Amino acid sequence: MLAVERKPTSNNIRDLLKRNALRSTPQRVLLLSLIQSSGKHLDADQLYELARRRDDKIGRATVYRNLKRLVAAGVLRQRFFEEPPIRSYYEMATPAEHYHFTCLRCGKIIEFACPEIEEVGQRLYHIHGIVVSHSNVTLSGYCATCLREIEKGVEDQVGEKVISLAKLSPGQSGVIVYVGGEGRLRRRFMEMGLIKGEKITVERLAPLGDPVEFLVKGYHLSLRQNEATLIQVELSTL
Amino acid sequence: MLAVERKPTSNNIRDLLKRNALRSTPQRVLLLSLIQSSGKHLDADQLYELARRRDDKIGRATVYRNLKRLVAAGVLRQRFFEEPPIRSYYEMATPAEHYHFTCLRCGKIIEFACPEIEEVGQRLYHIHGIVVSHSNVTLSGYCATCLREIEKGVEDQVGEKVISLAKLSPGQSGVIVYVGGEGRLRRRFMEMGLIKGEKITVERLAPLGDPVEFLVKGYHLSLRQNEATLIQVELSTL
DNA sequence: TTAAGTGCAAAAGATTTGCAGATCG
DNA sequence: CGATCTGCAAATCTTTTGCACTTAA
Repeated sequence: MLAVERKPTSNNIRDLLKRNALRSTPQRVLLLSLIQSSGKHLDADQLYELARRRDDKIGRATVYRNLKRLVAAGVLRQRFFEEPPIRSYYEMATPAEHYHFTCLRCGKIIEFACPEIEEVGQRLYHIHGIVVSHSNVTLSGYCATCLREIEKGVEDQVGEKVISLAKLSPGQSGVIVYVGGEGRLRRRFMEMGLIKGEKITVERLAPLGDPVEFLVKGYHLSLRQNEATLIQVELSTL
Repeated sequence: MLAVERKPTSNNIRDLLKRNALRSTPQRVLLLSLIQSSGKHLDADQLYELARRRDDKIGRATVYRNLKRLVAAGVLRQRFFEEPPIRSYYEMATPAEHYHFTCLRCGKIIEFACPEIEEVGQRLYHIHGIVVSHSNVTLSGYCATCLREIEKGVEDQVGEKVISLAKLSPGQSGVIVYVGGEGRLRRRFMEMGLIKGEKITVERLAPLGDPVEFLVKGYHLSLRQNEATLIQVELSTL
């Protein structure tokens, strides 16, 4: 039988600290193990509370100081999500750069890669002589689950069959019963005349269902499928 | 002679408020005119201080409350830059989406468009069923001016002719005297062996000077030109 | 042994809230 | 006039700092 590593995580963390020329104290090991094992994005206060359960002597200042130092050393990464409460959250610094989507309704966080951002850096360099060394991309909107629930919720309120504009087939008509989205996107919907009570007819879908072309108030308009998902329509039966 | 508008800005702002179903109070008009005319990104406290110069009775709470309400109404946009001090800054909500680059050295902010982000939204929709309604892209690094000054600064310290790796010609060699960049990028430089004192030879440049291919410790490596800008080299005279 | 890290308490910031009085529409 | 907004002060909440004590290397 092979030697079993008793505290693999703890040892790995001690190594990680040493590699980064940081003293390995029980408090640091504890913090890192909490972050590493949680898999979630935790803020300083949540980490303090979690840490206290394992070490009731640990001080807030220690948590804050260490988070700061670990970020400075590149062991941790500090992230900012703009949805209230606006705080910073911490995650292990992984070699592969990734960014975050947060659901405005349930708060779920989904990580994704965004290689396109490299091109933006290149463009900025060529245009402005700027060198980009840090990038942050944070998107927000609605996750698939919440979209379904929004649809359901609108349906319950209206008392009729409600479906998202993205799911209508060409030729189908309906009345807009709910316009989702936030800020800019919502404004754009308004400017396009996508307002509650308006009649809407889908004209055609591009190959992948993207974009969706439709008719509102006599205007031929089109939306990307993901945008169309935010418009809830009550189907008209001919 | 045409009637001269005496307070065009003020009237426009009152209109803007009315259009958004917000009462137009002197405090709101003042805040918006400060933001509109400054052209900079100001945080709540800076706005409070500026506002006090024109209305010494205005209260902090009024500033905070109004910023919040104006953001909620879509009149203002709240931005977050991750370089300390970490605060939120306010700007007028413009119809065209744009993002920000901040210089880590001088704090300058450069705005840019990033149409690529639309594609990311599409991808997330197709992969995860997510609908993106807000996006935030914040980049940071060094502006052209600061890059020149860094180069100059290193030169003064080293006392020799210093040039950025991006500016070397094929065949030229030198010794690395300074490695810039932050966090991830800096680590990547280290992993590549781009360390102070190391000898480096440029092998060739791609058509646009991008990427730069070079030789360090016998390894053939390449960097994008913007990345290469962060490495300062002291030229070896043959 | 000693530089660095820790806990505690106090300080410093940033933002919010309760409330009486003022103001917009 | 009534709902909304304002100014003020106090309250909250997050983060930092000073200092005496402890600990990792």
